[in-house]
Amino acid sequence: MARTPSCDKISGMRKGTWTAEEDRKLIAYVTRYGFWNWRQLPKFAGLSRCGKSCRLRWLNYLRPNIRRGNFTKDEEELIIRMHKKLGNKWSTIAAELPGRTDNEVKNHWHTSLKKRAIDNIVTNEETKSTKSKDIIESTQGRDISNYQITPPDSSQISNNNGPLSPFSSSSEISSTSSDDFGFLDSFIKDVDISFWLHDISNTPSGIVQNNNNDATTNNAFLVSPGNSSNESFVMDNDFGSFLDAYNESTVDSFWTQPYEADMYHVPRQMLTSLPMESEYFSIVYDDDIWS
DNA sequence: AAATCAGACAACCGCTCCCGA
DNA sequence: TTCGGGAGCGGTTGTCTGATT
Repeated sequence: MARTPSCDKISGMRKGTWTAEEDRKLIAYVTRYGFWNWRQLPKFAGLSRCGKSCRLRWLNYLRPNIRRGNFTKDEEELIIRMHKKLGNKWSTIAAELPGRTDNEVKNHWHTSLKKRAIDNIVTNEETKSTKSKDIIESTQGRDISNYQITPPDSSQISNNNGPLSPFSSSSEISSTSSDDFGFLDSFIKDVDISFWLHDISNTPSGIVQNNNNDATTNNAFLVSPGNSSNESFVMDNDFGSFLDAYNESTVDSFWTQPYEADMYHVPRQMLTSLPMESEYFSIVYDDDIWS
């Protein structure tokens, strides 16, 4: 089977550390359209990266709900226990640790947990050697197969994590065919760097009659207060807790988690439960920003 | 202060799996 | 049933940073 060319074989593809500008473009695109096709995404997002690189950057670093910082003792113990049972099934192990990525778990294992686990095994072996006779005697004639641990099934894993984006799958977008994204082609053609740094602080807010049922326009941006930056995406942790407190029952777990940007792209129907204007935020519909 | 080393983490690469035509 | 292509996974490498000499 012919292989698709890897990133380094595609001319003009950037490699290495992501810049803040690249991150901003990826966030802007995925937040707006979801990840309908990683391979096509870089072209439409204005990125000189291969799709795999974009996917990895989003899943491991940019997507909402990522937990950063040190692993807790409980997390480390869980990793060690699960690794003992499952081996190098990093994605399965990571699924049991909300907010942690497989890459992060894998790295943490190799840098610090592996040695500890080996040390534990050595310690246990020493302990076992003194008790081996008792253990052998106590398990003789018993069926110990029931002690096998069954890995969690995929439904359990997805329920724990919640959706990754406003579009939980490409099927939620009006079409999965790249041919139907002609409107994007024409948009991307005209876009320049100023778009990604567009100042939305003075964008008129309010309700624009939505006569278009196309999923790509049936959304709106929530803009939190205090947007002192000239950039569209700056850090602000307050939004998640605000939504959480405001109307938890109508907002799924994705939106109740702090998402580190102060401009949020949300399903339009979600706004029906929120005030259209308040001291807390303003609403800017796609029609305002993208017209 | 400079050089070296080690640990941590980000990113790449190649393979396999899975789905749709 | 076969084949092509995209997504996902795990191993590996590269890079950065702080500690040590």
